[in-house]
Amino acid sequence: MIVRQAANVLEIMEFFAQVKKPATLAEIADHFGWPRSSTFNLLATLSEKGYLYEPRPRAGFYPTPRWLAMARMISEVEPLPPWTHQLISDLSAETGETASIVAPAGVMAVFIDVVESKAAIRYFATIGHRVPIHATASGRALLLQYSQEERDSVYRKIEFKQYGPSTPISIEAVETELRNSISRGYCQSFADYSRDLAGAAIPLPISDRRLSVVVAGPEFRIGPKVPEVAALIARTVDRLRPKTTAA
Amino acid sequence: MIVRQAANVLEIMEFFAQVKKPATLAEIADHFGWPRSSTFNLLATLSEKGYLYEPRPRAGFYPTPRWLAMARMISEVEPLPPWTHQLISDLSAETGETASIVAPAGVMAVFIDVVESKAAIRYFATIGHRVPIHATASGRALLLQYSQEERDSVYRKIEFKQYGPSTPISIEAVETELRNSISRGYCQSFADYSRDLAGAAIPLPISDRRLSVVVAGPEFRIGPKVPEVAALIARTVDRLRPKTTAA
DNA sequence: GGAAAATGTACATATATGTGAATTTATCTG
DNA sequence: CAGATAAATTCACATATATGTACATTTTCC
Repeated sequence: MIVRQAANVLEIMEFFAQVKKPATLAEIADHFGWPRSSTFNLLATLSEKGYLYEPRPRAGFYPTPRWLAMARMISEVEPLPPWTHQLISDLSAETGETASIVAPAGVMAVFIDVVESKAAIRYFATIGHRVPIHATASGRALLLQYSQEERDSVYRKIEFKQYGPSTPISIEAVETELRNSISRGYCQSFADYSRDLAGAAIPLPISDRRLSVVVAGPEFRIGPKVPEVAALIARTVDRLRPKTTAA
Repeated sequence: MIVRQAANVLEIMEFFAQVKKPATLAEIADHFGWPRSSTFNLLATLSEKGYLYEPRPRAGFYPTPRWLAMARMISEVEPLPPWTHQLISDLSAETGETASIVAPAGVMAVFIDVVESKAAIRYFATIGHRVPIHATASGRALLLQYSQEERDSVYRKIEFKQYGPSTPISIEAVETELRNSISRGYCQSFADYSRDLAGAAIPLPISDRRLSVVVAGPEFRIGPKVPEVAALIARTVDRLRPKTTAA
């Protein structure tokens, strides 16, 4: 069950991240199609907690820097080492596609860092974006780092759906694809989950964290180049990853 | 009316900002005294929206960097000029007390930047902290920047409460205190709102924003020095504020 | 290796909560 | 400066929603 008012808080935050200016109660209510009274309650709650204020009289609400202060405190723990951002930055620059660092979240894989392609037609992903762990190159690069028991535990929770023609729709299909990935030396996906999207990924274990790097873009553009993109990813990781032990 | 589940989202965020490590459903539920089932729904909602993930299998949830990404987008708009942080940083260093930048939010004043005193006994304030605009030095330094009509509009919404012995409990009392502040050259408060707390504040208009700076601490320590602290604030603002026009 | 304890998940139901309509307050407009 | 229009608040009630209970799964400990 989705908790509506919890989701609404996030919606409001994203709304402000997008419009980047104060908004009045009426504007917010209209934007989301929420009743004024409900919007009033929600804004009052956020204000009371110190997350919204009114920068100028009658010019509406805007988030306080408390969001930032909290987010900083949360993110200063186990930050990704700086070279991982360099990694996807370089990969995106060299391939012209979107590159990301991905982490597990149950049956899903979450994008925890993203450098977007600058192309007009591109894979549009943001930090926090989630995709099925079994039906994507990035996700399978995570699964490769699991033990058989851990994978089985994940499989039990997966709802296998035919997202595209090549989506693996059974445990055996996923396991086969994982075996192929190992012999191939990298993970790939051709519209397994998102239409027209292809990508290459490799596992990226960092200390005891199980991450992966992925480069993805429109099938017609990246498709034929997937093997070389995969090789490029591997080379770039080799170049940037600190050599001293497993850092 | 307070929207409980909206507040809970903020509570969870603050919980993670504090403990700074992943937490399982059970831990979170126990910490807040929430039912497991409700906690489950809330965590599922936050995960689905891309704000929580599971860094390690079975090690619980932690916020994704999406919080930070959003907070950054929100805060890159009209950031405070860097010299204001320098200002409160210097003030806190020189006085040994907590210094803050404050902005209006209806009948309240919100702390939008804070440098805390390092003393064991100190004014504990965080970004987002709110105090009544009429019963605090920082708040009155904001009110001084309002027109009479704007102030009247605020007064109508204030619930006058006797927070302490010297709290102004009528419009006239507030207006009198404002007049005194003008002739005195700064705003002050001696436990008007918080017990044992005293402070000095002055208005800090920046472009068209109405802000104030305040230095506050325990009455026994800062009380006798309020006039000199106020003078120090004024001098420091003069020193740091860019001279070119009204920046 | 097997039983017990802890944790995570699903669902029906009573109740806390969101909302429509009414009221008050602010802002335009001629 | 009225009178009109729009926005912000309040409040009582019906309903969407949080939770108690039951079940499944995983982990711990002997």
